[in-house]
Amino acid sequence: MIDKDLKERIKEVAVEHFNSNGYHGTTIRNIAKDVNCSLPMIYYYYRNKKELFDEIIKKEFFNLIKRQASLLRMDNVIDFYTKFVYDLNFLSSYDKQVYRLGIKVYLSFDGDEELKGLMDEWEKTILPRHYQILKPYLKNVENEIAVVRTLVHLLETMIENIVVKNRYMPEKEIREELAIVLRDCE
Amino acid sequence: MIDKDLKERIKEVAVEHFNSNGYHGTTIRNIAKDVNCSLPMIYYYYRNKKELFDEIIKKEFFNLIKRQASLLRMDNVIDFYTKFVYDLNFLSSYDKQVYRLGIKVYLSFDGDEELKGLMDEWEKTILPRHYQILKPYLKNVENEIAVVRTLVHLLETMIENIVVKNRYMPEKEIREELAIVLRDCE
DNA sequence: ATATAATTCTAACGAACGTTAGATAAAAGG
DNA sequence: CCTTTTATCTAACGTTCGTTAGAATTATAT
Repeated sequence: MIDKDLKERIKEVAVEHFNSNGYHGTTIRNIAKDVNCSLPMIYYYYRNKKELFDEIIKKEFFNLIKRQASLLRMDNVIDFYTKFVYDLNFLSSYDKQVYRLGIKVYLSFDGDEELKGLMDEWEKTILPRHYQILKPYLKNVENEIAVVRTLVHLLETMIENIVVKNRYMPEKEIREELAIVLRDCE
Repeated sequence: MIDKDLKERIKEVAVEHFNSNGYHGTTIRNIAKDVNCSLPMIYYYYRNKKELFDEIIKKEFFNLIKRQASLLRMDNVIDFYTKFVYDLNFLSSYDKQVYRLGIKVYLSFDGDEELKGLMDEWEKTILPRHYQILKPYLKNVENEIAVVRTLVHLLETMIENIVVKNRYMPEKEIREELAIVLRDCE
């Protein structure tokens, strides 16, 4: 068999389907067809449809954003955030789709209450984390918290642009927008 | 009959269901149950499920955002945008859900290619419109276009916060964030 | 009052869904 | 080589879905 691990391939195809058609619009039969395996094979590796969806969010998505968050290093704070956003353009198609699916759940457009709860937990950590990052650079800034909040909001839209709408954002545009919000930093 | 127009009530319930469960997760039977009418009545007023969904986006959503866009008057540009966003907090539950559903389609999380096309058309008008609004106030601003783009991005996140995540945003927070982006205006 | 049109219903059709039973084939272990 | 485990399949079950046929009821108009 030249195939990658079948379980892995099922998950990859499932990501595509959940992304394009949502949880309810995705059928196990269609996944099986695209994976080129029989329908019960999916039940061989995953207890049911919900477990398949949950594994994508719980493992793949949260791994991805933790991986992304760990990339945060900096000297110049604008350089740093620019690179952070710009690099999203070059995520693998799989990672982008996992990210997109996660945002869909984050916005309560899919998934169940349990997954939404996990998202809310994660969300609570966002602002403090960026505040920690920015703190040393916010000396001559008036309303620190507002700047951090605005930055986070701006990041959210840019991430959505690249990952959800699947648009390429040039580095110049990213830098320009970040510079407007962070102009008094450092 | 004390009821509101049945056709209207069907649409209202449909908005709730499409919002909570997505297009594929919504069933005509459940809508009928909540409307308290028999299942074929829905087919009496709407050709099929898709036409019902389409009418919500094409009529309700686009009417709503045109109504919102027409509210744009101004003296102080920050006051003006602050009010624009802040008032979203007080949209009726129905309007909020229509708005939310529209954003879901806008992000390609639901709906078909045709509806997405309409969204893309609308999206193209957003930047020029705000540029027109801001132009008189952008005299002493360096990179005009970048400011307008950043503003539009920030508006997008705040709208999403209020309408999609259904969070209340206090006027103070809205004003603070807008002031950071628009601080050199006028 | 009666005929016509507008609403509403019960009942069902065929298709597609999630899921499982149970058989078969392939691989691994002794 | 035989046994046991792992991987895969065909076929089906019961449910629910979108949709429609066709009858019953109500309102409107003549």
